[in-house]
Amino acid sequence: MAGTQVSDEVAIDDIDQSLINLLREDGRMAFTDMAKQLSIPESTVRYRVQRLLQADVIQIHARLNPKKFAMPHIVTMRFNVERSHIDAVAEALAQLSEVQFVAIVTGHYNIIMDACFGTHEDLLRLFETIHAIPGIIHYDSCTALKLLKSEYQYTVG
Amino acid sequence: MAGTQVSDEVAIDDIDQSLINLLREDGRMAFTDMAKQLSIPESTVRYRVQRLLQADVIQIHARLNPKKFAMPHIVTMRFNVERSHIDAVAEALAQLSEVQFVAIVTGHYNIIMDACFGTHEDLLRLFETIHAIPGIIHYDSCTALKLLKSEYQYTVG
DNA sequence: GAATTTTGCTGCTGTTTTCGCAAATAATAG
DNA sequence: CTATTATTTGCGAAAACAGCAGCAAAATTC
Repeated sequence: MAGTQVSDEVAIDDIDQSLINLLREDGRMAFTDMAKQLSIPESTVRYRVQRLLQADVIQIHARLNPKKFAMPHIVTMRFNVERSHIDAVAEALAQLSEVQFVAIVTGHYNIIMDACFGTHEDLLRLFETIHAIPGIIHYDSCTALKLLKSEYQYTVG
Repeated sequence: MAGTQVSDEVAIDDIDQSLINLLREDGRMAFTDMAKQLSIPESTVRYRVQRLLQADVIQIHARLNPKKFAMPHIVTMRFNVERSHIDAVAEALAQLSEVQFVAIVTGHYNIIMDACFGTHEDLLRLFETIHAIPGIIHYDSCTALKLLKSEYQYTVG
């Protein structure tokens, strides 16, 4: 799992970009709609979109609006890790299912992580799991009290 | 815009939950498919999904896989803000289009924020915008060197 | 540089899906 | 209990889709 960074990059041309932008607004837009808007045949749209999906350049799925729920608990943690363990720790964290975001970063802390879960028991379990990962020198965590925005929609172009 | 937290919550029953879970795996799944899987009529599925979308409980859209690109620059910032300005600053940050995530949190810092952009000029502009927001006492930022995971898929149930 | 394979694009056709409507049913309020 | 509103459901017309096949361009092989 996880690992190789900006490895398998893909060439995205203007058409792909337009398709992506349309699908970013409405993931269920009909192929024929997109075709009309871009003045290209529907079969081409279908071919391109399928290719983008297959190559895992995009995924199309429903996202829950966390504001419409008893908000799940969201926690951010920052880790200071022994240099030689950075990758291993980051990968270990990334494999935990409650973990939503992991990155290796500049600065005093080496790794940042966001996680979200339903109950405090889950959080406790998360801490226990983290304590079992070797190489972590120090970490701190803080809990979200109010979520203002949570999009995580990377743009292209 | 923004603001009222866990305000307008919505009641989600088992059917909604099943539909959401199906759409989380494949946002383009046909209504008839879901109907078959749940053994309910297609028109009901359609009614429910439309309602979920309209009530903004879910959104369906394409997400770019950042690993397949020249990764956009990702920056995390933490802000220490005058108590009376916390909400205002958070809302101001949330309105910036490059900003992906904003939350008010426990701990020494009051607000955390993630943003992502294509070029360093964009980052510079972001900093200028931030400097113009009143109430910020102190902040620090760090840049992602390697992105391990970025899901932000909140689960239900 | 010719032949062959791969890759990408497009039109076509039968099949499936969606859509729009309206009746039936259930839930809620007065 | 009745009026009102919300939800479910079936049905037929219209639209969208899947799959294939044909073609052209690009890449690869010989």
